[in-house]
Amino acid sequence: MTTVEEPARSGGRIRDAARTRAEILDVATQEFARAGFTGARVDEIAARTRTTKRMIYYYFGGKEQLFTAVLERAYTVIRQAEQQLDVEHLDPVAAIRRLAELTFDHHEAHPDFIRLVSIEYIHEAEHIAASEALGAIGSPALDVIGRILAAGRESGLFTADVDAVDLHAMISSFCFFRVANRHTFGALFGRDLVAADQREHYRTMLGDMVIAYLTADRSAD
Amino acid sequence: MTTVEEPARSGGRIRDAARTRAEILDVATQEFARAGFTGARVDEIAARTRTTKRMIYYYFGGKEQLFTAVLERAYTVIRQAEQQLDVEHLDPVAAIRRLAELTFDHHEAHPDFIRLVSIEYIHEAEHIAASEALGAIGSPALDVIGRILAAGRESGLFTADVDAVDLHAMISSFCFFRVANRHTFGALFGRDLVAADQREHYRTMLGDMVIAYLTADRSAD
DNA sequence: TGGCTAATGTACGAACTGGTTCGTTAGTCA
DNA sequence: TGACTAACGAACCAGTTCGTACATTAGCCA
Repeated sequence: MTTVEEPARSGGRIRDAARTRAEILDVATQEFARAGFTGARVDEIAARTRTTKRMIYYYFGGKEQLFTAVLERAYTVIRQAEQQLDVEHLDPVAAIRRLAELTFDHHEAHPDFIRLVSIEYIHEAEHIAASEALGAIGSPALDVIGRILAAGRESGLFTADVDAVDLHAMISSFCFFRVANRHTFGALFGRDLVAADQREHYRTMLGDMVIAYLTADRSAD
Repeated sequence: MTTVEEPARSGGRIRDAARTRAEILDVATQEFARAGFTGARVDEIAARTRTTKRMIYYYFGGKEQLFTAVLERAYTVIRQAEQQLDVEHLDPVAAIRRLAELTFDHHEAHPDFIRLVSIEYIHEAEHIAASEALGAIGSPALDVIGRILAAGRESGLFTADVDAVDLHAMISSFCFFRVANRHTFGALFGRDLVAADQREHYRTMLGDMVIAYLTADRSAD
C-alpha cells in the first residue's frame, strides 16, 4: 500500500487533488480493514486525513464507492507483484514452488488485503461486481501457472490433471486461511499460524503440499 | 442450525423462555451472517422474531453477548458432527480421506457458519476469547486425526512429519476458502467454486491433495 | 491582473440505532 | 385463590452517522 508522504502543512490551504485523493484512500483502507464496511466511520476517515469529510464525497461520491476504490487499489497491488514474477527459466517444480512462496509472502505481508477480501465476501462481492476495473483485471499469475503446468506435464513430472485456476485456488486457500483465521484458529486451538518462528515451517509445508499433489504417483488410478 | 418450529400463536401472550431464547438465536444467526456484526440490526432481529427487542436484552444482555451466543452455538454444531465420525476401522488413507470429506461437506452445508467465522476474524476473535464455552470446546476431530496419523506413520504409508493441528488447518483451509471466497473468486476469475456440478471435482481434489502430501516419496530429502 | 473554476472548509440536520424505563400479564405454588 | 415472580410489550431517549447546503479560496489562464 503506497503511503502518502507527510509534508509539513504550510499553514494555509494546499491544493493538490492527487495527494488529497491518495491520502483519503490510504486512511480509508486502514479504517475499512479495521472495522468492516458498516463498522467503518466516514467521520473517522476524514478526521485522520488532512482534509475533511466533504472531500471524500467530492472525490468518491459516497462510502460505497470509496470502499470500491479501496478494493481496486488493493487488488492492483497484488497483481503488480505477480507481474514481476520471473520463474519461467526454472524447472517446473522449482517454478511452482517459487510462485506459491510469492503468494504466501504477499498474503503474510498484507493482512489488510485479506481483511478487505473477507469483508467484501460478507457483502457478496457486490463492490467488485460494481467495478469495471476489477472485472477486467484478470490475473497474470494465471498465465504463468498455465505455462508451468503445461511444461511440467510435457516433461512427465506433473501427473495431476488440474488447470491454472484450480491450482491458484489451492495455493491461495492455504495462504488465505493462515492469515484470515489467525485469531479464530489461535483462540480455538492455541496455535498461532502466523507466528514468526513458524513461518518457514508453513512456507515449506505449502510447497510440499502443492508439489506432492502435482507429482503424485497416479499409476494405481 | 436447529430451527424453532412455528406453532400458530394462540392470540394472547405465550410464556416459553426456552423457545423465545432459541428463536432469537435463530434469527440473530441469520442477521449477523447477512450483515456482519456492526451491520446487523438489533431492531431487525427483534422484528423477525415473535418477541420484542426487550427480550434480546433480557436474555442476552446486549448485541455483543448475543453474537457470542450465536458463535457458541455454531461451533457446537460442527463439533457434534465431528464427534459422530467413525473412521478408525478404516485404513489410514481411507480414514483421512473420509475425514476431509466430512469437513468439506460441513463447510458447504453451512455457509452461514463460514460467514460468522469471517466476521469474527474482522473483530480479532474477541467474542471467542470472551467465551469460556468456546475456549474449552477443543476439537474431537483433532484426536481422531492424531490417531490416524500415528497409525499411518507406523505402517509406513505416511511419510510426512505433520501434527494433527497442522493437518486440520490444511484440510480446513481448502474447504473454508472455497466457500468464503466463492463470490470474490467468482467475480475475479469467472469460476464458481461452489457450483453443484463441480462438487465432486473439488471433493476429490481435496482428498488427493491431502493424501499426496501425506504419502509423498521423500526418499530424495 | 483580474476573473474563473477546481478544490476546500464549516456547520448542520434527518434518520437511525443500541439500549432503557416503565408498566403488564401468565403461570405457579403456598 | 391470591400473591408473587419470571416473562413479556410499548414507547422512548440520547448519541451517533451519513450525507449535504452553503460559504470560501488557491492557482491558472486570458
